Amino acid sequence: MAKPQKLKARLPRGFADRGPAEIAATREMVETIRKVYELYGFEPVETPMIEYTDALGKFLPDQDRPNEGVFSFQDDTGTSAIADVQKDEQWLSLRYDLTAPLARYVAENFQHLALPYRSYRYGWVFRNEKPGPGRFRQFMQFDADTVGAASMAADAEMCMMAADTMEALGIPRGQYVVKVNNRKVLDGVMEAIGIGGEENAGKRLTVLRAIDKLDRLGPQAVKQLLGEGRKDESGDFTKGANLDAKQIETIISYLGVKSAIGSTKPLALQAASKVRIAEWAELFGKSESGQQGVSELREIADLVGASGYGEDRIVCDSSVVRGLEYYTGPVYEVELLIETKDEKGRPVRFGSVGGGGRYDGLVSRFMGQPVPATGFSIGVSRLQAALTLIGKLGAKKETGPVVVTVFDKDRIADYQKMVAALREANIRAELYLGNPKNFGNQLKYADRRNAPCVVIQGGDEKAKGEVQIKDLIEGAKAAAAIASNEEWRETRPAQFACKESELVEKVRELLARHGLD
RNA sequence: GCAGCUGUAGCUCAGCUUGGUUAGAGCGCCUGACUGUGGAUCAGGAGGUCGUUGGUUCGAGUCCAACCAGCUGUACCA
Repeated sequence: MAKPQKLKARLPRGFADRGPAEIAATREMVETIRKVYELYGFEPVETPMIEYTDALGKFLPDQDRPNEGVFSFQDDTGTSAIADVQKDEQWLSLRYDLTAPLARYVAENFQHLALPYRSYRYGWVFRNEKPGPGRFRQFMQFDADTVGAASMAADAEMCMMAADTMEALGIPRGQYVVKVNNRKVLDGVMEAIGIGGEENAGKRLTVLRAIDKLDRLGPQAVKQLLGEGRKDESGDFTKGANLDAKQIETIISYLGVKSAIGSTKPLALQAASKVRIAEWAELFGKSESGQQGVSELREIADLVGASGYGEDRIVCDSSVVRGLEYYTGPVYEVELLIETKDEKGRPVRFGSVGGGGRYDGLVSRFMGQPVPATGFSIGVSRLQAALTLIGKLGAKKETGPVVVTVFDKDRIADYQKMVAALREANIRAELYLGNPKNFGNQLKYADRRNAPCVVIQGGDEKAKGEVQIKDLIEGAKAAAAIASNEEWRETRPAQFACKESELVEKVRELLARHGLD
């Protein structure tokens, strides 16, 4: 006999279902972050999850791989009002960050916005790439951006707000750090070693990628990547930038003491600007962007310093690179310093949970006039995973509703009335809607729902005008001391009777006793 | 993309080295002891194309190959 082909229920990889605990945790985090951003004066704005592909940046889908990195599809709804060539064919994409859509929004509504335009938004973004631990194809970001302000004060604010947000989320000072760098400084270094100019663009990318790996792989690996290349433990070979020894030496020296002596303690932003400016200035020589980058860094250092944000919160880290695409000035990254182990005992490094920077070119792509902008983004999903793992989130199970049990099938209306009375008093409550044949099952159900108590009214209680209230929280405690079923049934722990008219009041008292009101 | 590891019950896994009646365990689930009371205990029960296809063999969960899927690392990452 042919077996019916059952459809296999399965979640697409890189996506996650989320239960009540995770949803509650996200809601709590979002609310915390929102309050900090509001405090800094940002206002909310929301854009859709789908944009025209060309508005999102460099990822124009090509014929072979229209979905490389980004989920894309062609619009087939038709727009007959427009010319035929524009109809049916336009590429749409799910957004892969919140910055590009904001740039589109600002450009489209430029006249109506008060500049500098300061806004925040959060939502799901999508990346069509291989997922990994803590890396999903759908995840949540929470962004804040200031558009139309060239001042370094706007960048300094982003850094301070990042620090404030971490602390508001319960991460103690010292367990996170905001790391600042400047793309112009990186450009300056590369100019200094003679790989400026259009013809070296590819090489510069390789160099930036190598620098970006300093944290994860260490200075030795970075040296290899700047030179001929590196073979990792799996035997895979990564091609290097093929710089000569002197060029490599210059970059390593730029990366600073921490990599040269193997220390991981970053320099304080203040110290970096004061102590090393001479060194850097020499290094960059005539490189204008390098000098400008240093001066911008110093400006940010002065601003955050004046507001009392010391090196325990914001530091300079010459290895911070961020995205390769659109950043033009200061870049920042928030790193969790908390060390912990996963369930298999392996050490886990959370790394970056947020970042951002100045993207002076992104809005002006649409405009034909320069529009400076800077922004900061928190990886909510990633940060939530980290906070959950270190036990700062989602530890407690959500309390369920009060369950009113069905003793006599004929009297469901009576029970429903009790439920309504509880709800009237703003107490979460529900009628047992399953098969009431087996009374034990009703209690099992209430137990699994994590209900604080159940309400019971059988014939005996009904005759006396009473109801039984069974405290499941107290009962669970009592159960530990009881060995046999007989004893359990005789003592009936944590259960009491009350007048039917007192039901709401007694339940309210019970909830208050457990701190659930 | 590259490399390594892993696919056996709803879940976690044993069995594979050395091929041989009917493929096991724990947990979970269902039923009963207990027709008015959950989490304890005991007894019983259901649940498997052993990832797929092909090959070797008298005989394959076990050996071989290809493919598929998953995990881990690495590359890319706006």
